[in-house]
Amino acid sequence: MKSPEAIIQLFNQKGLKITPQRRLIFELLAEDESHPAAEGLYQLVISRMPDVSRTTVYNTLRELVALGELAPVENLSEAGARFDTNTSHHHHLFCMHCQTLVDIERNFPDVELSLEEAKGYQIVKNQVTFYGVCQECQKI
Amino acid sequence: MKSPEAIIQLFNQKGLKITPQRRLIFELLAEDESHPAAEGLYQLVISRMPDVSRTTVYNTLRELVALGELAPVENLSEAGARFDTNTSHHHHLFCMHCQTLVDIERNFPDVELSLEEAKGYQIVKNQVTFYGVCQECQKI
DNA sequence: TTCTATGCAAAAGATTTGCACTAAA
DNA sequence: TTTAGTGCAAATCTTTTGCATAGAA
Repeated sequence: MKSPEAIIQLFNQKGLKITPQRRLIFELLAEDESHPAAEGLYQLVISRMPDVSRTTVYNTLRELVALGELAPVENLSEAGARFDTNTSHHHHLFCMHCQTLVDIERNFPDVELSLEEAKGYQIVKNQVTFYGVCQECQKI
Repeated sequence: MKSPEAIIQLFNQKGLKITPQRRLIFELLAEDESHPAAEGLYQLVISRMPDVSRTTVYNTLRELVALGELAPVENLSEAGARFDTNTSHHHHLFCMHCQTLVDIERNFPDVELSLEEAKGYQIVKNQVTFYGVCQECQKI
C-alpha cells in the first residue's frame, strides 16, 4: 500500500478527515504483508490504541477499498474477508494449514482463454491461487 | 456430481440414512451446473418440497463436502459460499455482473512455480479464475 | 462553526448448534 | 428398537447501520 503520508494526502483531497485512529490504521497497513482480515487488523489496532471500535476499523477499510488503495482478496473463506495492500495485478500462494497468504509477483502468459473457451465473456483479468503447505506447517 | 443412485449407495455404506429430503437434494445437485449457494439450493428444494428446513439443506451440503462429493468454491464472496458439483481439478470463469460461474475444463501447463518462487511451500494444486462480463451482461 | 468520524448498540445475513421429535434401517 | 435426521429456535460470527456525541478542518 502507499505510505501513510500519501494516503493522508489522498484523504485530504477527497475531503475525508484524518483522525489518530485512521493514521494508526494507515501505518499498520503500510507495513503489513499478511493480508489481514478485519478482525486481525482490529486486534493489532487496539494493541496500540485500546479504545478504537470495530466500526472505525471496518469504516476505514471500506473507505480504502472504495478509493482503490486496498483490495479484498478473492476469498479463501475460513472466517472473514481478507485484504490485500498490494492492489496491482498479482497472484497468490496460500498455506492450507495456517492460512498464510503470500503474493506471487509474476505473469503466467499461458493463462489465456481461446474465443470458444471464453464463451462470449469479455475477460477483464485472471487470478491464480496456488494451494499448498508452507515450510513451517510441513514440520508438524 | 455423481448420480443420485451412486450418492445413495455411498451414504448407505457410511451408515448415513436416506430421507426424501436428501434424495431430492441429490437429484437437484446432480442436474445443477450453476454452482449454487446454500440459499439458492434451499429455494429450489422448497419449490418442490415446501416443508424442508434450511438446517436440512445445510446439513446435507456439509455431509457431501465431508465425503468429497461436493466442493466449496474458492469464494467470490457476495453473500454466501457457493458449491461446485464438479470435484475434479478445473478452473472458473466468473461474470462480475451477474455472478454466473462457468467451469473451464482444461490445463494451463505454464502455471507452475519455480523452487524459489514456491518459497518452500509444497504445492498441492492451483486454481485459475477468469473475471469478466458475460454475453448477456455486455448488452446492458 | 460546520460537517465528517467515532463508538455504541442494534440489525442483518450466513451458518451452526441444542434439543425434542420423527423416521429410516 | 436403535440410531441418525429433521425442524425449530436460539446462538454465533462477520459486517453494516442508526444515531448521539466528539473532534477535525
